[in-house]
Amino acid sequence: MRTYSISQLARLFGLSRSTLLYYDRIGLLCAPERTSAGYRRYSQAEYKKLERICRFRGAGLSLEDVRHLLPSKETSCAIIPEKRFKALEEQILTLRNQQHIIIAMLKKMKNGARLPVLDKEIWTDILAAAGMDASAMKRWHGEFEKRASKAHFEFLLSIGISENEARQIQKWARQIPITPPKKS
Amino acid sequence: MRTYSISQLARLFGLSRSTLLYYDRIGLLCAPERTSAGYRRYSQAEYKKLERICRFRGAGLSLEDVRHLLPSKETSCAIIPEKRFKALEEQILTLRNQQHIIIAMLKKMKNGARLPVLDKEIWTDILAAAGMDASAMKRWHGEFEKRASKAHFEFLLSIGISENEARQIQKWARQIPITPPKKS
DNA sequence: TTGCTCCTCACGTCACGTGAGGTGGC
DNA sequence: TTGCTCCTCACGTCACGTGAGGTGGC
Repeated sequence: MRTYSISQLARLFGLSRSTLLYYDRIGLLCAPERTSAGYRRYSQAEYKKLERICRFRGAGLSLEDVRHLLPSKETSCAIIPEKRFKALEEQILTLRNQQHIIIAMLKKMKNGARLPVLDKEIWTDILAAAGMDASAMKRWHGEFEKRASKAHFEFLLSIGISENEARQIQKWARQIPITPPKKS
Repeated sequence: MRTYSISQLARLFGLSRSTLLYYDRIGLLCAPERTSAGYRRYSQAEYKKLERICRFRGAGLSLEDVRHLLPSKETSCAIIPEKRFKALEEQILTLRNQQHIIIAMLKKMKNGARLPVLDKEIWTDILAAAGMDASAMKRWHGEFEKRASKAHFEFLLSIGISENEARQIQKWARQIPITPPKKS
């Protein structure tokens, strides 16, 4: 069976040595044995475990969450990832909002070094250029709202529409009649 | 001239008292005078300054960045907000990626508690239901790429397309002929 | 006297990063 | 002997939050 030194294992996963030292210290991933000189030796089991840890970390889960998820068979315990998913929704909205605050700031600083940003006008231009007319756009809002309401809301914010206005649009979109099945 | 105690000022801006204590300690926003009992007294000048601090913080700028921006006339120094803007781009992509990792995780945990997420299929369904056919969608990609390439890329990632595939689509979209001006 | 606000330390947070000072292995 | 890797503390980070222990003002 292959074994690994701490730096070898770190390199394999693109981590730093101090990360693994830290994981050892907090008891998340301990070296099962030491050489006579006290060097950590990791085995295949730790390799596999670290693989899972990295997957969870890649999803942005905290080490505490990872600790709870590790012993699970990965079939249950959907609640932690789901919570994280919702937290991600909110974080993304926050960051988007920050972007729009910056855009407003830069606009006032008149040297309008145009940031490459998608706004309402550009978006409707794009749809129009692709051949959508006003009624098609209306249907588009209606369908978007019906099939993915949250994503619709998020999209509206992302093109610089305020939360209030976005909620208005959603309300309006919910009253748009459903597209009749295609005549074929 | 109106003055404020530390808690009054904090409440006005939705901050905590300890935040203002901290700003005082690091020299970002100091109380210009104290009462005989040593209580901090803030004046209008600090109110105005805190207003700006909150605006910058609302854009997610670090206190170090805020410190540099404060003395500026707000007309120059666009570089710090621009850097922040780009950092926000990247952060949003990272978080989106984390969302898709979670979606993949939950799918494997077969109890597919459907997350409300916009993916490729739903998106094309929406466009189709709004009346777009394949050639209109092609034009849409072409226009999106031409007018807001970065946003196009980000959008593709947001509906679960991999970075590589997204870049392929962008390449392809760049070869789509420009929509002729509307016949009117 | 009783609450309320204020004060100043000092320590905790999260996931590591960065030395300092020292040892093992080829 | 020379580099390289490894070891164990201990302290720093960022923007506060949370007590503890004490004082001022109505």
